[in-house]
Amino acid sequence: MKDILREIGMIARALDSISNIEFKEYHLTKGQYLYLVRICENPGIIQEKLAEMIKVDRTTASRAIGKLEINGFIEKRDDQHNQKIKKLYPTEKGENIYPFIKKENDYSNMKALVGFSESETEIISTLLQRVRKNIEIDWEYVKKGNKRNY
Amino acid sequence: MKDILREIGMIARALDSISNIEFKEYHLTKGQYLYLVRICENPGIIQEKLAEMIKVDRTTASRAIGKLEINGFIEKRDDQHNQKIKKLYPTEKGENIYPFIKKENDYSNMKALVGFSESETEIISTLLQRVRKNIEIDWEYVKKGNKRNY
DNA sequence: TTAATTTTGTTGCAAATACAACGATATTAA
DNA sequence: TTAATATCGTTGTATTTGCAACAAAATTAA
Repeated sequence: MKDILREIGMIARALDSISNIEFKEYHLTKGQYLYLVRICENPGIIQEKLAEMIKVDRTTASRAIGKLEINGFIEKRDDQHNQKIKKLYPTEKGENIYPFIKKENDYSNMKALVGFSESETEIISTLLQRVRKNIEIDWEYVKKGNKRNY
Repeated sequence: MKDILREIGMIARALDSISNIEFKEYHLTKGQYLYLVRICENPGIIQEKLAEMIKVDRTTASRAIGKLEINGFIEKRDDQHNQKIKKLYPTEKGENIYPFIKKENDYSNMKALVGFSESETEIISTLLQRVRKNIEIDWEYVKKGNKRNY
């Protein structure tokens, strides 16, 4: 069985490392860009869903989002019908940075796919989505305290 | 241009999260399994190369490896001809844990590839290697303090 | 050979990360 | 309706992570 985990790990760490270095210019500290782009693209999303989307611990998301709020990139709004949840929205400042994050991410994506044909790009994209759907099942399972049997 | 970065990030975080939870049983703290497997598979490797291989900061590798040594999983040996480098080797204890890490990683890999045909597995593996080679160029470039133009 | 540069490694910070544990609201079941 | 469970969010604590800055050996250039 071919090992794809290590390749994925290497690629992800390299990309994240690059982004973190490049976003310091915008005063975004480690990991914050992950949350900000998704809040911009999904205004009104709640923390819990955002953490699931990114695949990060709830408590990590809580603090990262708290810091984004403190620094004025996003704001939390109370919901009319549900006192428990807090909906997340980008501020003006957040919206203004979004294009830069997007541009950087697109550039990295383009560099990652250098030498790929149109159809190869399509293929890797589709296959990765399938991998992601496969693995998020186990992630949620293990995160909830269940034990995998291997 | 299809976005593959986010899928890769999600998959990588999910897998890493699962592994970190599962390896607590072996008293390996966050991230340590990454180093230990590679030292077992590449005995005599030096820190610098290991950090490059994993795609992690040199200083992070330094501390992770230091802790693996303290906890008796690996040992650092001086080189005959080069006083600067320290070659890394697994200890008996490290060797003994290796099969368990391998087994867990293989299981995750298998779960990630559920529903994949033999040829699809081959394809994603090959494409990911190409992505990794593409992106490690930028990683080393940015890590050295250079600025990408995008 | 001597000087400049690169390689390899460590430590001082500041910050992110995540498990445990807790609270509070919402939802579901009895 | 009331009780049990699930959802959503935060804080305490311990740990990892990584940029700066430094040191020392090795390599390359002058």
